[in-house]
Amino acid sequence: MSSAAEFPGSEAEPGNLADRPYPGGIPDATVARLPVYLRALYALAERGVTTVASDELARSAGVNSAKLRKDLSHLGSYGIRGVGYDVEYLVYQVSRALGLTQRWPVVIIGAGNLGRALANYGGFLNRGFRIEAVLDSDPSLVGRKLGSVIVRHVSELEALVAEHGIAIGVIAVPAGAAQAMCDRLVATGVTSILNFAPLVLNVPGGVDVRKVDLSIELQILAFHAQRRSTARFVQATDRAAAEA
Amino acid sequence: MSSAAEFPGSEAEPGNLADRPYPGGIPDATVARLPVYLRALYALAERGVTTVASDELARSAGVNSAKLRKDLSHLGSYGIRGVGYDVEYLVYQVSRALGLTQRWPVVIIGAGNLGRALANYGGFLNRGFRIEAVLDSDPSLVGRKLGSVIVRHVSELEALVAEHGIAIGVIAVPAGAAQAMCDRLVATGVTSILNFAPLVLNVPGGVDVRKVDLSIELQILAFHAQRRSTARFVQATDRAAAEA
DNA sequence: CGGACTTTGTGCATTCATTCACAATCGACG
DNA sequence: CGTCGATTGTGAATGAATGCACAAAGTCCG
Repeated sequence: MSSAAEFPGSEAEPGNLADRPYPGGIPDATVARLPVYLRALYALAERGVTTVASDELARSAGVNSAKLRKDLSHLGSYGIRGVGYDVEYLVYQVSRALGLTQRWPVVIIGAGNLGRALANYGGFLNRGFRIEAVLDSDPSLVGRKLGSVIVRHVSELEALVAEHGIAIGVIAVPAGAAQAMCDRLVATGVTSILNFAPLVLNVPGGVDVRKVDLSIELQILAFHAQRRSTARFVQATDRAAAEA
Repeated sequence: MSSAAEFPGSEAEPGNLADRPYPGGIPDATVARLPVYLRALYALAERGVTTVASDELARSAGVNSAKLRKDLSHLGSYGIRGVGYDVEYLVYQVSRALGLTQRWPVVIIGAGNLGRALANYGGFLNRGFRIEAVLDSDPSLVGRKLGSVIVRHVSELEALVAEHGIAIGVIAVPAGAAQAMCDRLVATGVTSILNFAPLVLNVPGGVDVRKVDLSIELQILAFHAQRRSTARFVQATDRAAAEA
């Protein structure tokens, strides 16, 4: 383990990430899994584990171990053959790859149930993110305390973005208000947006929008559930047909 | 997702499941996009649009039109050349493919902010799903009304699953309680689980678990945001180096 | 009825992702 | 110091997904 000897002076200042960290870039599929690995690593660290083999880490992340190793190999060569990976060091390296060695200032728009759930999400948001403000258009919510911040009125959006140098906006408002909020975020210069509203946002090029949809996964579950019961049915009829 | 190997004979031979309903099955990537199309179609229908071309539908779903057409072609041939797709009919066909022509009985475990957000999600959950119960372990929440159901104590889980024939369980409890709730769901025979807790659930084969993670997408955003700023920096240093 | 125009559905080439399988490399131990 | 068992990192094989480009198939209009 023992510190980042191979990347001297790269962590302190954000601007100092000069040495192109990841030569050919990291595949999207890998990036999408890194947070899962990171979480599994934190869990291991909390259990006092200091070293882990790809096999075990893969199991706790729910992936195949070859995939895990290939994913990690895109970040560099941080394992020790015959031993495994140093948990603490790997936490650092994965965090660095994801850009979580700095804390990104975030604004959450919408203090409904979802906004509140996020503001209280604690654990993971606190590593790598700082919720600078939670906004809502409902005056009766303004002034209420959520997590560690106080709900402000949505009219303050532009001022707060400028004041805190907000880099990431989270949209947790009803679908009807989402596009307008998105437009305002973009107009103020925010280029990373996380959308919880159930619609596709329209943004100019250069803006990165990702979405989290509470119902899509449920619908995918329904698909598989249906497939299973259909399979049972087909199997039964086939058996019946075979007996006839 | 872990749903292979459970119904031997149906998956093994292509000829078995093969014909009805969807020859050769629908690719996972397509299934994941169907809910997005469905939503776009509902939005069009509400605006009074009766017919839509792949180009326009693709735009409102945020995908490439060739991909949209190929996706839809897996469900059947429901378009009219020279015209487009009938919105209402396509809504039906996509719903059918996803298994949303029936309403799946769902139980939500956890009546915190997230559970509440789900119970009030209304719109989409009402098409294809029926929330039969919301459970919590906190006695002070029991009896409260959420959406259209009353919060019950989590000790009633098994009885409610049996009574309502629950097919899908949603886990919206803190990470520490999630695995235990999952085990209880599985023990009662629930084979479709949607997990909002930030950990990887352990389930026996034949159980389909999907997860929605509020923080993973945020971490992916951070990655891209970092990449952008690093790119700017590298670009600047390269220019400076070229001048020297 | 025929030709111009529109849009679907899909074969094909290409890119991206997964998985296998094993040589290279490490720590441990006698 | 050499051998042994363990584990990584990665070439190569396979499989999945994407996007292009166009023939097939429809509408519409004169």
